[in-house]
Amino acid sequence: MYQNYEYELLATLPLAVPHSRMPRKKFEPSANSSERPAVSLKTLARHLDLSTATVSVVLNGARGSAAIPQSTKDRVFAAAEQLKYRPHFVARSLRKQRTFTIGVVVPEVSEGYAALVMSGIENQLLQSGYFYFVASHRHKADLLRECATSLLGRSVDGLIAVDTQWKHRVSIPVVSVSGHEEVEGVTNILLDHSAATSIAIEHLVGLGHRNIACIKGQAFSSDTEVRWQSVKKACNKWNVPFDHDLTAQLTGDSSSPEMGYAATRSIISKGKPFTALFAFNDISAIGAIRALREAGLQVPQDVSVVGFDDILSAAFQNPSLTTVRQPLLKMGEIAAELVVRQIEDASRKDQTEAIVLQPELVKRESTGPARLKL
Amino acid sequence: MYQNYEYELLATLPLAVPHSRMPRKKFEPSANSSERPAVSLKTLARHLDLSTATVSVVLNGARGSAAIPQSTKDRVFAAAEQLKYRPHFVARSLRKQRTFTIGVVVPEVSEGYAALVMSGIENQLLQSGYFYFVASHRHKADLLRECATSLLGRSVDGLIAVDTQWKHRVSIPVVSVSGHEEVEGVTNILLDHSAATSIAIEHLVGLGHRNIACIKGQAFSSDTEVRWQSVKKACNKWNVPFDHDLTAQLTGDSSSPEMGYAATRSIISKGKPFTALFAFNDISAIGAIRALREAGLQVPQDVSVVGFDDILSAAFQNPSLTTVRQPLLKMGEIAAELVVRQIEDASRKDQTEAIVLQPELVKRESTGPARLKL
DNA sequence: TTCATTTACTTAATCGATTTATCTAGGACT
DNA sequence: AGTCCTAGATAAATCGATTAAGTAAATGAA
Repeated sequence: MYQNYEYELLATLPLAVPHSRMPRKKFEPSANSSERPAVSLKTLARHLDLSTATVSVVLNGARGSAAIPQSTKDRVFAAAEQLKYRPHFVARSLRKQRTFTIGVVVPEVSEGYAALVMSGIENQLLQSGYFYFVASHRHKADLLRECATSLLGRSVDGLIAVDTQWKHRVSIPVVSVSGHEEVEGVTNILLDHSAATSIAIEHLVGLGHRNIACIKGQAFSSDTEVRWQSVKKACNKWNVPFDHDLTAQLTGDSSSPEMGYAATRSIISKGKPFTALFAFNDISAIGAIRALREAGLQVPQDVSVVGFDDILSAAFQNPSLTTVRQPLLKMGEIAAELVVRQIEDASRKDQTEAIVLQPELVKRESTGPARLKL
Repeated sequence: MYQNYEYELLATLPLAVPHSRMPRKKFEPSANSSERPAVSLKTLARHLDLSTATVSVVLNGARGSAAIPQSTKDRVFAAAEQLKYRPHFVARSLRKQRTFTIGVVVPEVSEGYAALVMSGIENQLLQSGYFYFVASHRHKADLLRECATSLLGRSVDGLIAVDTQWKHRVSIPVVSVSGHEEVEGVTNILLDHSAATSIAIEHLVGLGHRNIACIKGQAFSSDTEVRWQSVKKACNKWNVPFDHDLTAQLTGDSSSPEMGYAATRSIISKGKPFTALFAFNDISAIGAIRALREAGLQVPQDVSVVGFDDILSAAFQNPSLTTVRQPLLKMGEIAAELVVRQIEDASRKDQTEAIVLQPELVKRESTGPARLKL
């Protein structure tokens, strides 16, 4: 298998002085054109006076390599190191019908949420010898379809969809991070939204808040609906009123705090008093804080704000953001691990399991005791 | 060439009812296993009673296709659409020795700076029919070497190094974003640091500031040295003293505001008065603001703070950050455009040009008129 | 009519591996 | 002596394209 080659190792080792064994090709002393011909299996085999078949079998430790004496194996390995043989990935991919490449579909790369998940994916994938292609669809259905077909056209071995409504049925493993569609053959990695909203509301209730405004996510976000239902349930559970006049939905298809700002202004304009605000995510919470400030409300003295996600910059806000942390890095890692496992163990392929992760409340400066002012 | 295939189009078109022409293979009516056999060129050719060579030539519009009558061409195109033929990317890559894939090397994906540049790279690359592999090295030299060899081992057609000291000489085009090493064959995309620091200092001086603290970047950042020299020059140009007691360097190898916080505290602890602070980047500026606050200094009333980069969250700070914007998205786009151009036009390959982009001062809330307090 | 040129293709090599089926030489066994 | 087995390889097919070189039939010019 792939791992046997120890790419890095081979490439990193100092070039040993060649054996005097069979110097049939004259040695070009450091060609001044930096183009070295990149030894192929054929070259290596010729150098060893063996067939490519033998060399391949030995290097891969394939079945059949048992029949080959250690002495020959040693010769092969030594020569591979000497000549710095590195198998041609594309050729191998063609033959094995495996590219060791995963397609990652995200709404937008330059966004805190996706960036963290991708970071987790990368950690895990590179470790398993895979690379990944990223394609972003900016919440457009047609772009998403394009992404999907291009990635499939590149023969990726698996797909990871991040915060994306994945509806296509494809013949390779698909793992979805925060996708809530139940599509056959798609493994979902989800947050326990019920727990997430519950700990947030519990925290606010514990601080004495009763009038809690809520911001609902954009329609395109895959978490929106589940979360909204959970918020209602959590309010119920903690026995606080769920007032529709204290809600607003994010609009527009960009994910800037602007949207949270607008939503919050619309809530404020209704004139109903509230002492806390639970935003759909950190980005909108940031916008919300700005809107509150402009309305002359201090955070957290007058209004406590709770975000969601715990993106990197949540901790850097002033005031720093109390938020429900999603283990985004971990979610990415798990997603990567699962696709790879499904790829390499064909029996798991049609397993549509769902992995549910637990959130964590991160208490920072944006929440404090209730103190009704309005 | 690649573009002729119109991947998306073919895949998106509704499957027309097949011609009655030569139904030599019995038609399998929607196999219940969702695995369709994925038509290959061979299948298509057989279906058309032509050789693969002819079909390939027609579809690629290669030279030699002139000799083929329009009627045949039409037949070929029609069949390709009908059978939804999509060329096998891996096979083609092997034959053409081109993967239409770029390797992107960044310090860290989940960081504002790299994320924006990557976003720009993606915009441009996908448009040109390329995909990209990302590999991050976390500022470790050995990881960087590993990245490089793995990417090369994947036969990428070109490389883009972002904020990375690229020292390797490789046989494919390399474009470096904010790399300041002059390596042969590497095209540099740079910011005009002289202009950047000058407008920042000018802005502060214009607001009446004379005692300006400065935070220097980490040693590993490729911009650190150039910027530091430019800062000194700018101070000279605008005739403000450059006081070593009002400087500190970021340490540690993470890029969190923590580092800016520590640096600022160290400056404050020296007890010298200052009314403005010019941070190495937005992240450290955010940490700086926190340190100032804790020391009882209001931003911008007591101390004005200028950041650098204009990452997405700079605008979302409270107070929002005045900063020197690097056109990061554009830098990514240019980088992508340049690699692709160098790949496709071999004559440009050894052109080591440097592209210098102009910064822009974004005035927000973190700067204001000087008012000495200490 | 005949040779040269087009036209409309096809054959076969190639890219760089993997893998199945096959081959050979030598020793053991009957 | 003949047969079988096995160790130690190898030849050849294959993955799915691209492309140089070749070929047969039709056409055109001399």
